[in-house]
Amino acid sequence: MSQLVDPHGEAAARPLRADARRNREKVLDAARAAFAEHGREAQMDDVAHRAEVGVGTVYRHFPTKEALLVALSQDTFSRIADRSRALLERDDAWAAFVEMMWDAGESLAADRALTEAMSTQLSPQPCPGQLELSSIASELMLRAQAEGRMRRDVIVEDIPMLMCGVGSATSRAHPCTASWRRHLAIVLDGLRAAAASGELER
Amino acid sequence: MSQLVDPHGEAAARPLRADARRNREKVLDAARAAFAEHGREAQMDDVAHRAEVGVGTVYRHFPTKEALLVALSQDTFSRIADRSRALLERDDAWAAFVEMMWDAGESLAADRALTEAMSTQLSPQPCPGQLELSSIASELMLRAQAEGRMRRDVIVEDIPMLMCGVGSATSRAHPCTASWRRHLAIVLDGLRAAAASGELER
Amino acid sequence: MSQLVDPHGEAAARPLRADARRNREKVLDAARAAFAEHGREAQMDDVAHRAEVGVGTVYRHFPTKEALLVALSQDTFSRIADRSRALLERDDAWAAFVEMMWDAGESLAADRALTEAMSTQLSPQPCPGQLELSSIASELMLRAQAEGRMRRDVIVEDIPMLMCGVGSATSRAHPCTASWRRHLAIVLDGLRAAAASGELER
Amino acid sequence: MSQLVDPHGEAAARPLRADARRNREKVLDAARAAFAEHGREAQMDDVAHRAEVGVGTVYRHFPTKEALLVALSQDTFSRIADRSRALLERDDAWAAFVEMMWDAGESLAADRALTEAMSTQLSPQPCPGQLELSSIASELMLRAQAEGRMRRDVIVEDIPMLMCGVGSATSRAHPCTASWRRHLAIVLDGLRAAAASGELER
DNA sequence: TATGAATGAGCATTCATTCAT
DNA sequence: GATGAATGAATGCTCATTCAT
Repeated sequence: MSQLVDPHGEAAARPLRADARRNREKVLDAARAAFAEHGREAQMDDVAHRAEVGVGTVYRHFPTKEALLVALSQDTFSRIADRSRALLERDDAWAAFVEMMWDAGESLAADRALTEAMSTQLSPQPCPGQLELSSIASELMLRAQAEGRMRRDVIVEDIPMLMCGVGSATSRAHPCTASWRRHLAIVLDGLRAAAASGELER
Repeated sequence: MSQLVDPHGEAAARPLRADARRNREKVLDAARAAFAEHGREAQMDDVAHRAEVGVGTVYRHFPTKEALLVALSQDTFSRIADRSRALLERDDAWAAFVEMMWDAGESLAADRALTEAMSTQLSPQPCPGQLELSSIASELMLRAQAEGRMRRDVIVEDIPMLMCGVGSATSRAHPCTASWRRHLAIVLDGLRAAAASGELER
Repeated sequence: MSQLVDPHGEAAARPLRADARRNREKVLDAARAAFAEHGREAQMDDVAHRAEVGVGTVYRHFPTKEALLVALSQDTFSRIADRSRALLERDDAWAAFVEMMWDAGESLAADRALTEAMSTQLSPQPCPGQLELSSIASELMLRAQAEGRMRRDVIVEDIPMLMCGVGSATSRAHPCTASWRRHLAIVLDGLRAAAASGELER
Repeated sequence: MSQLVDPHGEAAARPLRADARRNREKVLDAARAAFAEHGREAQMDDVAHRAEVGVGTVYRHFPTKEALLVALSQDTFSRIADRSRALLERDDAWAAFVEMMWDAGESLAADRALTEAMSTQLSPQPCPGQLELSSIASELMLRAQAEGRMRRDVIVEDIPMLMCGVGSATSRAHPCTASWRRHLAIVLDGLRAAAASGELER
């Protein structure tokens, strides 16, 4: 579930008043739309406008544009993590891993800013959602490698990097917005056990 | 060959005075450094400063920041194309293709702005360098596919997309700047004939 | 009546907050002073400074220097029109017309930018104030001509042209700033019925 | 005859080399065209370009844009004075005066910059051409007043002011560029002896 | 607490003038 | 002398952030 991080970083902030939470949600949605459309260039005024809220309100919830961007990506990671957790139950780890990648790709493709955020390494340290995502990916990868389906020379750290690349393919090629799917398909094929060519060892 | 475009777009302008050409080169180098470091955000004043030149000089050679960015990426594409031409002589097409990819990766990794340019499709229509690069890649791919080394379901258009992804992996991961090499290695393995899983057909 | 145009051109915008309106007025006054003194060359920073306001505030109210200039002249025309309306009640149309001209001259003399605006035909189409001014002048002229006091070969369109000339006499002659009065006096004498020499018919 | 003022203000400069004089003339012509079209806003580079000369050459002849503007208006005044001298021979002083005014109007109408120059009182002290023009006007006026054709309350100083007004009417009214003729006609009628209404005495 | 007006550092670009070739 | 490349101060405008209402 999308976690509610309070603006000042105190753990377990008092739960915002109902209307305040509603506003926070409106801002987050507006921000997602604005940043998805224009990337980091999107303007705070635009976010406020889309949220039908004054700029001041945006700043009440997020002290900085940067902070808003971070909150946004954290929120997205959390959502992906939420959906991915269930995949751990699957028997076929490789299939589960693949599904997780496609799901993440979908999110990335929908949100230009997220990719930018990932490639700029926005947050100094990974947020909870990212951490959970990592641990899920890690387990699935271990099992898929044990299954003999995934090559043994890839590591968890490779995954965000690869996804970041997939995401950046989105903005390109206006006509064929689905091009990221081709990208991911190729990457996944490159991750199969059969694909290992020793190149990675170099 | 790194092309000399005159500021007004006339083909084959009179060859700039020696010092002017030197300055143009200094500006281009400075711009490459500045944009590589800060991406499109880099400031014209910074470019001028690094080139040890007044802003006016930058503008004399490139009428617009945008134009400078375009010239820069065109120049880079031309350089890559220049180096790649020789690869057409090779017997082993797949090996030649792989080498071309590593070479391009190197350039991309060194220039953050180039990746941004590629993913934003800066120039409306591809520049000469891009076109030549495409045709070289196209021929190598055809031959590699005939050799049975490259999967048959990839097309030339996939290449810039994939490279763009590789490039975007560069900015990430401060400690391990070489991470793009892992990325490319995996992608290349995904492009082998053996890797084709039918996924791409979807 | 000095009209309140909202920054985005929507008719009848919500009435600005009290302080905002005060600021808008301060900006307008400052702009009038700055442009009166330096003409169109006056700088936005100077306007802001005189208004004791940040540049941003100036731009909040007027999206463009051009827009500010337009607003300014519209405002002035409105003021003149406001004062002139009453003249329609007068019995002596020629006297009323003359008074209107002196009043307009006074405004023109005080505002170098207004004259420049008139002679460059700043706004593509005349603003409401100009239109009303025209209709007032038109009626007074018709009646004055019927009275046999004004020559019959002048038309309304001549008036702004003549006033523009009078205005341009202002900047000249530092010592004798009142020289525009001599100019207008002569022009008015030239407009009398007695003055008609047939020259205009040429 | 258009007088040749040397760039550094020394009286009786050594007569420029033939090609230098030719260049000076080319620059002056180019400047007249450029300033006539764009007013003072015209750019030095444009002047140089029109003259088919480097900017450096422009600056060799005129140390400053301002100086070029001054030289230009001086040249124009000289030309008008040259043509007006002959009018002193006429018997009908009023007619001669009128003709002089129409001639000056023609020059003013053709040169937007000249009017601007006059209304900004460019040169601190009047140039030779202006002085001669003044003395010619002065004599014609005296005689016309003696003839009983011109009102007695106008003075020479009124003339440039009035002409400046006429000139400023030029830029206005795109369709009817000839509007300045109506302006001048009215002014001239206002200058007739019959027109004097005592208004000027105020 | 929400609002949106105010702020002003920051940035791209222009253009008169200088100076190396 | 002529050329035109170089210079850099100046200027219009933007936008993240603050603060009075």
